Amino acid sequence: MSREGSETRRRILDAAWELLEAPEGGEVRMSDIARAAGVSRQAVYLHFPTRAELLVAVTRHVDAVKGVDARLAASRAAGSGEARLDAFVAAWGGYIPEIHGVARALIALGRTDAAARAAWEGRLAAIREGCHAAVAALARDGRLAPGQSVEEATDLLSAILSVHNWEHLTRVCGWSQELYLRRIGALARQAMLAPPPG
Amino acid sequence: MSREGSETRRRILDAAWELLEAPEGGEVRMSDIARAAGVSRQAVYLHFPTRAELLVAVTRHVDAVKGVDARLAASRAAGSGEARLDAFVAAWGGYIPEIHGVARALIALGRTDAAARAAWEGRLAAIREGCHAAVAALARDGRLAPGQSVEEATDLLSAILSVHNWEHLTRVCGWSQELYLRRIGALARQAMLAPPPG
DNA sequence: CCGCTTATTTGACACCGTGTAAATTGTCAC
DNA sequence: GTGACAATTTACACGGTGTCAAATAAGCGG
Repeated sequence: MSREGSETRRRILDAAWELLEAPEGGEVRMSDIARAAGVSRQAVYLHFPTRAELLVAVTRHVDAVKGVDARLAASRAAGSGEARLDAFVAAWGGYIPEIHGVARALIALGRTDAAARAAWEGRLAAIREGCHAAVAALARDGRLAPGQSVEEATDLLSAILSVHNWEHLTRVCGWSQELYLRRIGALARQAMLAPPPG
Repeated sequence: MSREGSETRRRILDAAWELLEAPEGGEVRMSDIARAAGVSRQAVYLHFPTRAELLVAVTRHVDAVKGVDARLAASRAAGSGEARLDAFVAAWGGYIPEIHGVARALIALGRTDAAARAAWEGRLAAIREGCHAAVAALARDGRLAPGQSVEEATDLLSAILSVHNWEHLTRVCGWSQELYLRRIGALARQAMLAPPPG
């Protein structure tokens, strides 16, 4: 698999990324990626044994370049649970459009490939953990909407913030990113937040 | 394509249905369907020229057997917009688990096949129309939550009621169908319903 | 310049799933 | 029987993934 920091390897990752994130990135073949990277198809297999491992590497590459960790961690700095909720929704909701193409491909491949499925589930777990942190902070503040456990609220919030919902609202319904953030932020507050005491 | 009411045709449809709705119905091939129907692979192609047309026929078959139209239309009988909303959420939310496997396959195929995509979009349009009817009734009653147009509310409700959210909450998070209906019903009310006047 | 190593290319091929085609058997109606 | 039809068997074309082996560059120490 050659060494980690190979120039060709990086070119392949960037080419795959660009193709997947392109407007019509529905059917990206290994040969497409090779051609876009200016490399032979076999060179791709030289660096990534399977299509699944390539896609997983692309998501890691994108995360590293975009700095997801730092952006999502920022929501942890907020003081109140309410502020945490808003910050996390804004951070993740704002991140989705930047990784949508790659995420889409990974989800699709996950239906048949175990490695891709595991990679996407890891992603989901990270999101869920962010949701959990916000919900737990709300509960600590006594501001979690009644009638639901912390677990249930976490599940529901992670569903609200799913990539599929973003895709449906912005792609199918034609919402702008700004409208999406506003309405989903409001929905999350309605579902999670109890009215202020007193 | 043989005549409509052929016995073999029905057997193929039932076999495909059963396979798609099975717990591990992720990878259903034409040969699987043929074997399950007790028929040669070519006999399947004799009745359904492509995999996409077979899947589309299966969804129609399921709809006919389950009587989806009647069940969704029942929500129209409700008097108030509020009752309409509850009835529609219960009707569609209760229908999802019965068609989940077929819907899943149709969505997946739609990523590459135009016919399958069109069929699923038709389905989406029907759901959206049900959402629109409920939201319009709410607006007529002056009970639509402020700060959103009828169109936006319809979009949001159709997103909340998406198959993906059902799949995430019940399959990934392990919610029971009963819990799903209760929490999603509550979420829909929070998002759509203004507090009663006076 | 030689020989060694490593990255890449080229071309061929196996596998699998979809879809097509042709020849064959069985079964009814008339 | 003859004709029409349903279904079977066998074979093959195509596209996409993944494998393999041999040929070609490019780097570097001697």
